[in-house]
Amino acid sequence: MSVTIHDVARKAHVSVATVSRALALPDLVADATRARVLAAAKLLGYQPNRAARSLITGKTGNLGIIVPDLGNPFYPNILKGAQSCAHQSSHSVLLADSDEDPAQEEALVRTMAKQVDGIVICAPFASDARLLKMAELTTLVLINRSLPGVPSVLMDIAGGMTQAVAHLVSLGHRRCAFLNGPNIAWSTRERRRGMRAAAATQGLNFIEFGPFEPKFEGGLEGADVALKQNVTTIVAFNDLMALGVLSRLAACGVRVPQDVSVVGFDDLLYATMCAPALTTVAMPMEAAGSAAVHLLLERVGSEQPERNNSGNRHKLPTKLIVRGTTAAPSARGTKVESAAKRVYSGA
Amino acid sequence: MSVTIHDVARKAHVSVATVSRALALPDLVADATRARVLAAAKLLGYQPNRAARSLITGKTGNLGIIVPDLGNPFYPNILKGAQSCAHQSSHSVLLADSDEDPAQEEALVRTMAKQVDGIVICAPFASDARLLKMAELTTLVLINRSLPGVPSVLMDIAGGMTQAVAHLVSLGHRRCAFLNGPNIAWSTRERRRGMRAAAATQGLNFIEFGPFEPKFEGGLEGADVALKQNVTTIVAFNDLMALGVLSRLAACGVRVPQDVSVVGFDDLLYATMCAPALTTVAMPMEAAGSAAVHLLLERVGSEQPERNNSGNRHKLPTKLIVRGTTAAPSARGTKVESAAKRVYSGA
DNA sequence: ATGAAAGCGCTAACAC
DNA sequence: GTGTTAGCGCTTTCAT
Repeated sequence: MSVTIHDVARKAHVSVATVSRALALPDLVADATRARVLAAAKLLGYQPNRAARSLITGKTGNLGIIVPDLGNPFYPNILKGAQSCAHQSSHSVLLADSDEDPAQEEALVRTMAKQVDGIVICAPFASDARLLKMAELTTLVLINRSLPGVPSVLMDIAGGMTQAVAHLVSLGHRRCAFLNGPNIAWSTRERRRGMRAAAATQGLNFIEFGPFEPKFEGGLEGADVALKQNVTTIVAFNDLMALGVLSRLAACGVRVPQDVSVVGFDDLLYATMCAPALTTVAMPMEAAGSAAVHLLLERVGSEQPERNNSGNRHKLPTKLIVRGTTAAPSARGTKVESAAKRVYSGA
Repeated sequence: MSVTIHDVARKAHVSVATVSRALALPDLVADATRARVLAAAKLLGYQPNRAARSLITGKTGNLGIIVPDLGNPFYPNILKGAQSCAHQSSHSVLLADSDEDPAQEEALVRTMAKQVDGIVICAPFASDARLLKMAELTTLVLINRSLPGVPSVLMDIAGGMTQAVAHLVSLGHRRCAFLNGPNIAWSTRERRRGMRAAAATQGLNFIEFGPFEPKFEGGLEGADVALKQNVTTIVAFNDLMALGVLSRLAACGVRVPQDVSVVGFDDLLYATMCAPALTTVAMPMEAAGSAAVHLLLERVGSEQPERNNSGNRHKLPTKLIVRGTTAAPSARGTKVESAAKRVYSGA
């Protein structure tokens, strides 16, 4: 069908072994020979058959990446980073979507395991135990999930939270609502912990609400609940939720940032596109994808099943991006109070 | 390393050939034997090595999909549809990002060609000639690009435009600005054609502007230009651009939809999340991804290089989603005029 | 209905 | 420095 190593060998008047070497270990063949082989290969447009190579080396040159939901705008940039990094190391990436289903996640790992050298799972939904089981099937790297024994790429959420709280406190906010994400999620626990620590350290008074769905709709709900408490600022679990908060606030006649400040997490593309633009803690998504692939490649390359733990956990820095949804609180909370009353008078 | 067909054969007391048959062509083996083989396979957790199979069958069970930019919110849902459809036919999908570079696109096809059964390219940037050349390397299916001889999945843009124009006309709009996307893009030509036809048919007076970058920034620019012309409505190339228009309009004190109506294209997630929510022509992105994979699998399955042309072009329906950015124009364009003057008085 | 055996294209010992 | 050769795990004739 296609041009094989034999064709190249014949054309270059050498054996197939020499062709193979000239391509893979150039130092082992004489310069003249190598030149001849390379010329022949290029002339014929030879591309090694990866299946054949894989059969013998045991490596596929493929990496798997599993995301919970391709429709969630949080993941594409992770994919972008992962894809780009993999490509640089001439690896291909197999994409799969688990539909936020732990069982599906495991099934995907099981299927993929045979055809990849390793798998990156983004924000896995599976339990620790299941994840550990999957880790036996192939080399695993996690993004946004910490699990002893499995290397992972995390983002410095606590650090981001500290920056956000510092920003709000410096603006003069004292009463803050914090909207939680789903209880099962690692990132919810992480944010909560960060919030508690930062608030305690910096003397911010805050009330927790939730869990809410980490989506626009969750923000709608969250805003309703928070409005009742007459807070001057709302910190949302993520940007999607913050966008929902913004929308509900606008609908209730609460002005942002004059009446209430809003802070999100992630720094999605949309954060810059709404009016006012969202103040948010930027997550290094592309970097995370890239770091995860790096980690994977590193482990795959050097056959070391158990490495020292220090290299197992990458924590990437986050950064507060101040935009238009945060400002000093107005002297008194009257506006918010009346708006909240208005909303709930009928309910 | 792993469990092979030999292990299963030994366990089931049959030859490897029988195992192979029991799994692939169940009718060719006796019921009892098949049962024994299946049991052994399951017991050992046997998973056929796809590389080995691929080597002999010539099929990889992989599909490639190339998008111009993973960071663009238009593509993830196409990926979702493609991935899900491929998965249903037990194919894997190899993802690549061309960075909107025609050369990269071609390079990716060349690299992928060997390890996939076919490739879907979304909104390709390469020229017709180059695309045709790529089509010789592997089975190709295009999304959002029409090219004689290469099967493609398109969206009914003209139909969507007709709906949008009908909506605007019925609202009473007579002066419309239409913001074009990049001139090279197939979808720009398609929209322009649709707009001209719909406007002519329905008697809408419109002015074309652009090309603009099909992003938020392009919308910022576009709004500036359109405002000068004192139109009552703006139709943007896509949602990203429409969001930019919205933002600039808000910044200029032009109220939407009271002063100016805005219509986008795509129906991105964000279209529902801005305030007011965007009226837009929804593109069936997930369906397109799925349709493209279907087409690919169909062609790959039945080795027919040249099929009758009728099956080569799928046009998917689009639908206008009316939300908050469109309304009847105010009696007089005064407001817009003064706002536009304000903006440009200094420039 | 089942088994034996010949490769698919490539790499990795092992010879020379 | 280069060639020969034995498989990698699987499917598929060809016998039986």
